[in-house]
Amino acid sequence: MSGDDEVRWLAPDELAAWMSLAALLFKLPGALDFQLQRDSNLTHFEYLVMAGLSESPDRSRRMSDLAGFSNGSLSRLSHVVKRLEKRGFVVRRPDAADGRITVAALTDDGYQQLVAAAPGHVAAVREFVIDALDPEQLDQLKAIGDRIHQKLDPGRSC
Amino acid sequence: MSGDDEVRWLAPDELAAWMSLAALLFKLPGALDFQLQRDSNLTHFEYLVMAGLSESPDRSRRMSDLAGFSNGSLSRLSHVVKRLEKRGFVVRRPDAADGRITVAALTDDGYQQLVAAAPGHVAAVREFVIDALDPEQLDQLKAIGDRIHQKLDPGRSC
DNA sequence: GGGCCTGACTTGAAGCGTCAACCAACTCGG
DNA sequence: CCGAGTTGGTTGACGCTTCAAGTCAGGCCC
Repeated sequence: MSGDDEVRWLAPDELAAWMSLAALLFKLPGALDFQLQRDSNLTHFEYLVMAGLSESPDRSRRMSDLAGFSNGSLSRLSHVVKRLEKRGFVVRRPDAADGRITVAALTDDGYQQLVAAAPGHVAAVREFVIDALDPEQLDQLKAIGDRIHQKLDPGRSC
Repeated sequence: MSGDDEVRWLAPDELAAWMSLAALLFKLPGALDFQLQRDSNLTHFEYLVMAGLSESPDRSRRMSDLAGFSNGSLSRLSHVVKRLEKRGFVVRRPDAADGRITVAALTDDGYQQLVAAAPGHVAAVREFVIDALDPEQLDQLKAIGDRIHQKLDPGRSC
């Protein structure tokens, strides 16, 4: 990994692009979290988890599946689901067929919460991202994101 | 804020672009942090702080200035600088002219640490972002980032 | 069909970030 | 000058994430 001491530093335009992305990485999550927290008392991650449940058959899904969907570790998910369960938004039960598996399910309360939170969240995404860009840039953004993903996660290229 | 109940949901291509960006927001910081932590035992934020100091005259800078540069709250910076000070990488002292101001300065040890960490970090940024994109996309990325910033932070539009 | 390994979570402790309160140093009107 | 208000920074408590260890159910091999 450290064979030669020749470092390819960033050229000015490379640096500018990187700084722009880096600042995004810092600020966007905060802005999105802030809106959800203020209006619906939910974390972005909690929202994602509940959204993941809501769009699954029976509004339920096994933990590791959900962890993959929400881009989080299983441990993190376990803590979060425990908190959501305490608030009455989800329930957990072992799978009938395989006792190792836990499936989490959205309660009616949780579904209500999600339905109430969704419009505000979508509006925030629109305001900060979608409506800030023209359609051409939207395409470019998707292409750029996909490229970076391939580098980050060469495993599941599909 | 909730005048009409008509929500403009995301169209499929909008959703795709957003999901692509969202996944980036989750994974890129982790990947970058992981590399720095593993190879240099530094957080991305700590790295940014030290980099900010290193490129300032006298390798020193006042706290609030540094906080702005590193996209973090003053409180966060205060905690981080205290930890860095405990490790011997920076020192703090009150400003001679205005006693309210604290200036942080990089020590020689801190500078060594930064110099040792920089190549690996730059290599990671290159691998995951810069080299994943072609020059055209790099320009597009900068333009997209700038647009979103304007929405996030309409205040300092220059 | 008992021991052993693997897989799917869960838990507890430790570290980091945020928020709200706090303190100290300047400024400025009177 | 002197006291109110402002600015710059620090601190402590609390919540969330991570990491390492633990639990418990299935599969497998003899």
